[in-house]
Amino acid sequence: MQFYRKEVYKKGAYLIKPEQSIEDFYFMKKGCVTYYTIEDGVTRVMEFFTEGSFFTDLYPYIEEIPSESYLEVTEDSTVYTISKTDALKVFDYSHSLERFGRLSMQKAFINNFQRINRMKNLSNQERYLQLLEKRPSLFQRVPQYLIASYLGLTPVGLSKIRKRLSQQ
Amino acid sequence: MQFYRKEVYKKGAYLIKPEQSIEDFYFMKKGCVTYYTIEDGVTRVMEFFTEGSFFTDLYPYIEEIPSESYLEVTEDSTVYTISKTDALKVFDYSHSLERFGRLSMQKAFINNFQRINRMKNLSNQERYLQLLEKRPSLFQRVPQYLIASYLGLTPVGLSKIRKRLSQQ
DNA sequence: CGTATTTATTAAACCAGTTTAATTAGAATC
DNA sequence: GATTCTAATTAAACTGGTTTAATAAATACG
Repeated sequence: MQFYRKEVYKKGAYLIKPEQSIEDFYFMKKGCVTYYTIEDGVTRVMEFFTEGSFFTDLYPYIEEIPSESYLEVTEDSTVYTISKTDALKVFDYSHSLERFGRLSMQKAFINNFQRINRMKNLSNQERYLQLLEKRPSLFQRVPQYLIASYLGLTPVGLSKIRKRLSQQ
Repeated sequence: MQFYRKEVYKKGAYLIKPEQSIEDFYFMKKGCVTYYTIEDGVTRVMEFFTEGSFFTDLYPYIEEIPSESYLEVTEDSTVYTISKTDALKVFDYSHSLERFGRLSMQKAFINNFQRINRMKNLSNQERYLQLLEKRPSLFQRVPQYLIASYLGLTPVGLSKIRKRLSQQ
């Protein structure tokens, strides 16, 4: 029983756009997807999903309401996709996969929680350095202004931080 | 089979302190527990757990490493406690409770995720107002400097925001 | 009670970001 | 290779916070 499907996307494609309902859960095999919203013309990057990430636009997925976000392929990508109905079937069928689901969710929760604390406790400069250390490849994969947004900065602000660092 | 126990704590007690290993998961029936760390003498509030919260110091709980945080009872509280071994037994025994566990984790994840975005997209003033609206009772229950810390501000900063608002 | 202690506010100097706008650098396209 | 378009940097004025320190208000307690 093959309950997921393999899909290949070109850079520039969208897995999800605003107004859409969310039917699928994704696993990133290879590539990069940027998860963002646009409010009042301002792009706000929430996450970059790269190799090994499970993801979707979770809140609309669960609540069965339309998305307000984009999942844009920012680098040619291979993803494994499972529909919501198939995911539920799998969980009904298998206690151990339900457990896997629980543990995955737990892991995602912890990641997020630690990220909150990182954000709260570190300066912007420190958070930039930490990102540079933990996910250096991002800086080759996505433009700097998206990284600035992800860090909660303006492009100008990030540029200033980089300058300050290069002068030391 | 009663797998949880009811416990009553007085204000000032600790469920968890640094160095301890985390054996239990908690459900807050009534009261308030403040979850914080102290680094370099600086208290950083991560969360206030009030009625209806499931909580523990999750990362050390899962990784089985010592905690670095405090769970301090900031208001007389009644909690239901379940040990890690009992929780695992329950999940082994019951697929539907495992599902409940997964869904609870999912809910916690979404809450957190939305909080991240709130933090990123809103000004400090807006986040203060939002907290005031969503959890007004907190301001009666915990001192303002802890709320400042929770919002990522200094007590002075929060006081200025309050003044600014009162002058409009 | 009155005194001691903790919490909240205020003031002043400072700083790391913002906004706006101009400039430079880099990529894509003809 | 020149042109065009997008991304990144720089500059200048500004803003919302910080830090430190003093003061005022609230709370605890002998």
